[in-house]
Amino acid sequence: MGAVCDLEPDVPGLARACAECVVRNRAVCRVLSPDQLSELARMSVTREYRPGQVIIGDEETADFVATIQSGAVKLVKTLTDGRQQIVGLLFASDFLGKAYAERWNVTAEAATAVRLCGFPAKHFHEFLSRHPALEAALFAAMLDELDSARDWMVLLGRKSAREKVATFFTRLARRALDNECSAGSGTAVFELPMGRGDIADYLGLTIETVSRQITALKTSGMIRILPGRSVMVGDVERLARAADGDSS
Amino acid sequence: MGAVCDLEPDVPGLARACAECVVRNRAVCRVLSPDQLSELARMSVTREYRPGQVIIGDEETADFVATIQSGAVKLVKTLTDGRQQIVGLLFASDFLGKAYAERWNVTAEAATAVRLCGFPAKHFHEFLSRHPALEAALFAAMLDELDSARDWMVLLGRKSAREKVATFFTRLARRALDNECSAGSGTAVFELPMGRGDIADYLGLTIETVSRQITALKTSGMIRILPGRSVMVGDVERLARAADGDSS
DNA sequence: CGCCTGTTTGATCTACCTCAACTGCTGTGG
DNA sequence: CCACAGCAGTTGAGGTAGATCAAACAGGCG
Repeated sequence: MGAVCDLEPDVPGLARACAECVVRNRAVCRVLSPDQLSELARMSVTREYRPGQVIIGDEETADFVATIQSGAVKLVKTLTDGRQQIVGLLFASDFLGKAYAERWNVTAEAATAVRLCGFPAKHFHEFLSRHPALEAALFAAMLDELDSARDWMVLLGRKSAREKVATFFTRLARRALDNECSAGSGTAVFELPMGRGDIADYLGLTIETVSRQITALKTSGMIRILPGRSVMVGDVERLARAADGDSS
Repeated sequence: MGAVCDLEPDVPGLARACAECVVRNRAVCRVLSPDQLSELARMSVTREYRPGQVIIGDEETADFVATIQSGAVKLVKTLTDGRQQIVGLLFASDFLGKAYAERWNVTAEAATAVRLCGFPAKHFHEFLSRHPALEAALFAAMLDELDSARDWMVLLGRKSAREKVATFFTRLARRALDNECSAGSGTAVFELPMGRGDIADYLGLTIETVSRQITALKTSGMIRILPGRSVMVGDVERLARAADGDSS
């Protein structure tokens, strides 16, 4: 999982779209050779979405898959009476869409502005069957998703509101540190990829509780809210401790 | 996903262990030919566990994978302070163990008495690489697990205690109906695969709340508790409605 | 019979939800 | 330029579902 700054300067023979792609060395397509990449690039289509826009609906058959180039995508499940739960959050370089699955039973929605590098499902599958390395990469990505889904189950089932919010911020902070290559200064700054409502749906809480817990973290000096939707975490490890029930 | 009663009477050339295997037409190995099955069978080892016994510990490297022949296996995650959450429940014919993953970061524990058909991870991976059909089956199984993990996230994050318990019983009831081939009579009888404590850890509740909700369902006539750990659900669809917030 | 473990039932307590009002921001129109 | 919606977020007051603490109640088993 190389960080953004690992980007090699120039790879000869690379398709133009991919040469300019910010996520090409982190997304699943990193395992492909320049030739293979060119072939894949030929069937790719860039798609853009505004915040809140539905990318793949609940009951639709997923007729395309994609790599996220920028932005955040939320995977939402809704109960008949309107309650909803965000069951996954995908960021730049993550893969969106189930290879092999017939039905897509969550709604994928743009949390921020999103740019996708999309492929028609049919062609992609055909391509996949000829490239075991890509298949393996997808498999691995799937396993990671399963893993984080299970981590999230612990959060939803067993953590307090405080711990939930702290966990969420810790994850975002760690992600920011990884991407910025700011070698472990312990201080992270990142932008919240969504509003209070979505955070609540992600953490299994209400808007009000999320808001209160954020101000509580603010008051205890663990986070600082910057203008816009940015957050500064002074000591990520301290926040991480709060996220796991350390009551100090 | 054929039910148990689909078992074909006799397949010539089948390895003895597999010929007797109750789950051979439901487990991932169903996609193999008799010859391939024999090869796989040669490296298999039957393992047995008592309820509560740890099958694969949290920090261990998973050096073997397995198909569950009978019993129920729970996948548990534990917080540093002892709180725990069951993040998966596996039954007969389910696959246990992450193909490809280096580290297994949940604890797999026998919920009931369990019999496994196990394979050394190393040999299994080698075998896997030569049999794409099996690989695809595993991939599909993985996707199913991801799907149910996400369903469970909705339950943990958004459902009331009543709905949680009703959902749990509905799932067991549906499973029982599938296996018994009792063509949609709507009435299911099944055995609880675990005690109140484990149910609580599965649903993100306490023992007491689980107990109270069970008696509530009993009083409202949706379930009946039979001697032992058996449960009878008169009208599975009615229970399913209660599981999704239908307040009647 | 009495012990042990698992379950039920009861009485209280509290974390989080609910309902409601208020703040601050951003854009729109007079 | 200010008035004023309209929306996202915060803050407050009170209610409640579920947790916690505690005790009674099984059923198996020596």
